[in-house]
Amino acid sequence: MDLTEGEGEYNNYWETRTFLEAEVLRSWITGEASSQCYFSSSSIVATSPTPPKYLVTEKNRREKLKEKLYALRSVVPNITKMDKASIIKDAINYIQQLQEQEKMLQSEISELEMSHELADIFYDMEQDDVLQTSPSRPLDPGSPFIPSIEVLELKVLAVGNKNFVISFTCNKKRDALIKMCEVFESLNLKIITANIISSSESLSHTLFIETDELDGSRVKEQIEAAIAEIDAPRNP
Amino acid sequence: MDLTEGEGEYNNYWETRTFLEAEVLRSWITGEASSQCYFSSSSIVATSPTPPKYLVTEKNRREKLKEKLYALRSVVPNITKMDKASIIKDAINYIQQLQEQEKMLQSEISELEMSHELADIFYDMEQDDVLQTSPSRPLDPGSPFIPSIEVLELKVLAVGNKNFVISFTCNKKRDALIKMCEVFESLNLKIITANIISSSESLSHTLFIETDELDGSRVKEQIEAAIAEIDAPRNP
DNA sequence: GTTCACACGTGAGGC
DNA sequence: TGCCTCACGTGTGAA
Repeated sequence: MDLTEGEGEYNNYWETRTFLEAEVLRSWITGEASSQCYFSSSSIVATSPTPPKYLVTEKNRREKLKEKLYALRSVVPNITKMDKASIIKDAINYIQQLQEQEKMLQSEISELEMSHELADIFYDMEQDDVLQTSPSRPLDPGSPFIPSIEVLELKVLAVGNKNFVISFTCNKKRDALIKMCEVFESLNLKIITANIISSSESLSHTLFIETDELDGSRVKEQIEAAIAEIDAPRNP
Repeated sequence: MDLTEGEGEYNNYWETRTFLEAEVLRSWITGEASSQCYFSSSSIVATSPTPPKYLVTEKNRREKLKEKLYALRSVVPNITKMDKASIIKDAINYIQQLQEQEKMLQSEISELEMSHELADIFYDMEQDDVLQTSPSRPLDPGSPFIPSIEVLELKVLAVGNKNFVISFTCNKKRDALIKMCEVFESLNLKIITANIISSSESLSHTLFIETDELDGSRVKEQIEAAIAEIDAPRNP
């Protein structure tokens, strides 16, 4: 985009700028400065300080469109070039990216609330003694969804020789903690506290566990090995 | 936007259109047709069929930008006017709308997966005898979230005189089924089967229940009255 | 006849 | 130098 916009240059060439609400048509080219031929209604050689209306209108229209383009650029992040065409191109890419992301988020939401509802059903059916589970229930509690659990970070910190602080981050949420509990069950551990921080993309778990064994370093290795196997496909 | 683009009119005025890859600069204005003065390098009165390069370049640039605008318009739904400025304005509004929607979806997802994880924790802690709940757990299972449940559609169909098919649609998901189970508990009903269909905006529930009472029509009225009270604010 | 939106030709300035 | 982008003035057709 032109930075000077060619406005400031002709600013000295005219005298009266008090028409309209100012800011409009700051550049009125005199007859000597322009090589184009302009026919004024009053004189042939135009040195009149009042430009015709259509020039004002056209300039307003151009300014309006330019302002709209700036506004478009302001709502689009990651703009590479200030080009008019580049602004529109980046806006198109950004819109398509937003649309895809919205579609992904919607599918994720539907999946989440579906599994959520299923969990509610099972929980209610098992908790409430008035309700009873039906033998003809067409749902399989074992594997309604097969999510891909991916452990991104893992830290196992020994506190003393009986307690451990385990912090790890995973991208998918369902069954991740169940797997963890299976690990702790197999290692004969007890959960003291469990904390979860949910960010947009991942879940950060922090667990404080206790063991009966005395050899702390061996338990730590066992925990790391067991959690590292969460990424592997399930074997029911 | 101009529909004719002023291209087809001057098509008959020139002879050679075999430069570049065609499609470019179909309108070359001859000296008689245009009122503007054009100085060619060869002659004063320009009837030469070959326009200078900068004209071709400028026209290509304008066409490129116009094409970009069309592309922008194509990815934006609900375009009201074909104006250049209106296209950009609608694009800006659409982008802002998408951004807000994405933020809402993300917060909804985080809330969903947070409550999901909490449910998993409680479920696991209660189920697994190896793990034990901690007395210092800082979480309140009673009311972690207060969603607004809204029942959109409700149908209660009597099948025989002991069974009923209940189908209803609600917008928010958490605790909706729990409320339903409370209703069934208060009415001394049994869930035979439960089915949920999750769409983007709502959840459609279909339940098959059984009652011990003999007066079917009275039970139907009780069910309808109880479900209709789900919309009311909770009274714990 | 007036307004509006557009495409065009053209000169200026930046790389 | 040439190429690219821009703003400007102007003519034109449609509402």
